[in-house]
Amino acid sequence: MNIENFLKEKITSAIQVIFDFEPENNMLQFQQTRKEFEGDITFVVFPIVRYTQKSPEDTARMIGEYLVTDEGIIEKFNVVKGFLNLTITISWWINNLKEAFKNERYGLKEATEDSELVMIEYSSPNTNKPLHLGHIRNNLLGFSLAEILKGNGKRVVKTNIVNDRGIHICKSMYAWQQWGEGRTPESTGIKGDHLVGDFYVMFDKQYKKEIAELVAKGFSEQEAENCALSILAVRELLRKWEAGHKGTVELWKMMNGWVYDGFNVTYRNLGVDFDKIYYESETYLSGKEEVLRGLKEGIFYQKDDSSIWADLTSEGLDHKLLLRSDGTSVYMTQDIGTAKMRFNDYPIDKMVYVVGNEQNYHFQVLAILLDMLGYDWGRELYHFSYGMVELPTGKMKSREGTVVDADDLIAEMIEVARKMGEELGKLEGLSEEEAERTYKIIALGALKYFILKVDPRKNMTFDPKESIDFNGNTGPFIQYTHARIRSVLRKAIDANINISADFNGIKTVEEKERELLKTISLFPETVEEAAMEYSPAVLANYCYELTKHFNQFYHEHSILNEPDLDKRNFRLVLSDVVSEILRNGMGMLGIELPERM
RNA sequence: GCCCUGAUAGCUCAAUUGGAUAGAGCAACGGCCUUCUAAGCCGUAGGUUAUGGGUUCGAGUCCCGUUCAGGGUACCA
Repeated sequence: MNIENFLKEKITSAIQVIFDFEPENNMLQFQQTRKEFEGDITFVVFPIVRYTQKSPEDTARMIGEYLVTDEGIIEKFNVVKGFLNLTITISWWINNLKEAFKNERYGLKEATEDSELVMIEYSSPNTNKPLHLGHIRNNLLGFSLAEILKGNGKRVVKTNIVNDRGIHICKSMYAWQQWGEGRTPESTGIKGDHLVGDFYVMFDKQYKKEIAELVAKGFSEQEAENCALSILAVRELLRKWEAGHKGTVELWKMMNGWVYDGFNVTYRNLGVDFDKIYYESETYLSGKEEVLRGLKEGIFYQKDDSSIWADLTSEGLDHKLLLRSDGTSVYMTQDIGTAKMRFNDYPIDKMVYVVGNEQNYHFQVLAILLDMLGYDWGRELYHFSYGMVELPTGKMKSREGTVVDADDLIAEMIEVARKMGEELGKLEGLSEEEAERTYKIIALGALKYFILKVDPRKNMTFDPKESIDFNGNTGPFIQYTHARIRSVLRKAIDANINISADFNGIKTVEEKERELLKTISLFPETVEEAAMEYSPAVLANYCYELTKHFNQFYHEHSILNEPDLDKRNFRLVLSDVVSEILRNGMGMLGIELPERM
């Protein structure tokens, strides 16, 4: 039960009886009562005063008096200016706690066969270099979003579109042919994606060198970029690939295979996965077909150089290239093809693209183009646009070697977690294997929480040295609190204490307990809000609030040593519900909670 | 040039979408381990919400101007 909705009904009828008019839903505004005032929830009367013909104070007081006499929900009230502070009866809070206790999936909704089907595309890597910090944000957001939507009763298909073809992978292939000497991940012990990335860097160096030489000989920069020997060789490779040349295709397959093996390790470490993977090498032709169909039907037009374009001026945008003059496809072409294939493969109700905000324009155009091509779902595409991850020194630039590699970062985090854990002397009773597993959970918890707690739409700063902390508003803080709760519950079971929701004698609770009861009651709407806003951050910040409140409660009140059995039971149930919510909430963020730490 | 974002404590982030005296953590300083886990708790200090105007009972939030930063802008993805 949601207290807000419940009160909305009550207040609507109160207003009808007292002031003889029916308020619209958006006039009924609630907020948490601020700490300095007495009460649990506050009704803001300003929006309705113009209809009540009374002062804000009188309006609030009259509604308050009505609510108190009505039923046993509101215990008392007070009025400050236009704010009606309501104190909910303790029995309502206790009932809510009992409901949460008996329902393991409190606050979550179950999907049924006819629930909305949402496809979420995320990750979407290129196969020429390893994943970096920017990809980590993408992967964590995409995965978490999928889990949040599941928690809201949607059916979800997680998908990944791998950009496995094009000029970028040919650069690595060329470098490998030139200087690879047959090296493989096995022969070198280097993770496949990193090995291929190394060749990409090698190419780039060579290319730059050639350009510099040409410029020194008097060529313009642009000319140099286009006629350097290495780039010509790479273009030749791409042509051979598109023509299906056997050796080229085999090399391409082999090197991409290395990359996928590497990516899979990173994905596994991050704890993300996919239900369906698409490859651009398999979708780009379908995109070409669509563009050609559009041309035939007069939706698009062709220039003299035979390139194909869409005229978007009626939408207030420019003209958009869809096929190059040499007939090869561009990014947009591929996305059209991929979208079409997906809607053929699944009965998708909603398509979500988790892609950085630098591509806002791209997705605006994609939606319009699909609409022009006659797909009624085109306009419904949702671009979940997130901000970039910046370093204290500025943007990550691969050319300047300032990219933070995903694998390195994860390894480093685990190292720090282990060092800290050993210093604190935790986990001493555990086997080495278990301890190692726990350190990994903590390290990833820190990383994931750090990234997910910030508003996805905003750019964020990541300081690899200082930003990742294990104290304060962090993943480990929440994990730690959970571990403590579990420890108490274990001890209760060891002492043969049966945890049951049978504590009817409780008439009053301490302030911190009341605080916790309130926060617990907010979980269902937080889950809903996180899904509506597409924001894991909402959930993360809630988990922190709850954890903080629990710690304060835990510090002031003993649980197992409480002599009053009714009270002890109540506190055990309270603790159990908090740990359950944390597990469900953090679970939707992809963050594991260890039993001990 | 044009278009889109953003700017909140020294740093990293919040602020229930227009509500009460703008909140947390980090860093700094001062307390609390003989008591269910101190990765914790309590306290002190830190703010003209970039800036100037406007809208109204009420603005960090909405509108206009300015400054700064980031992104996009037709054959990169």
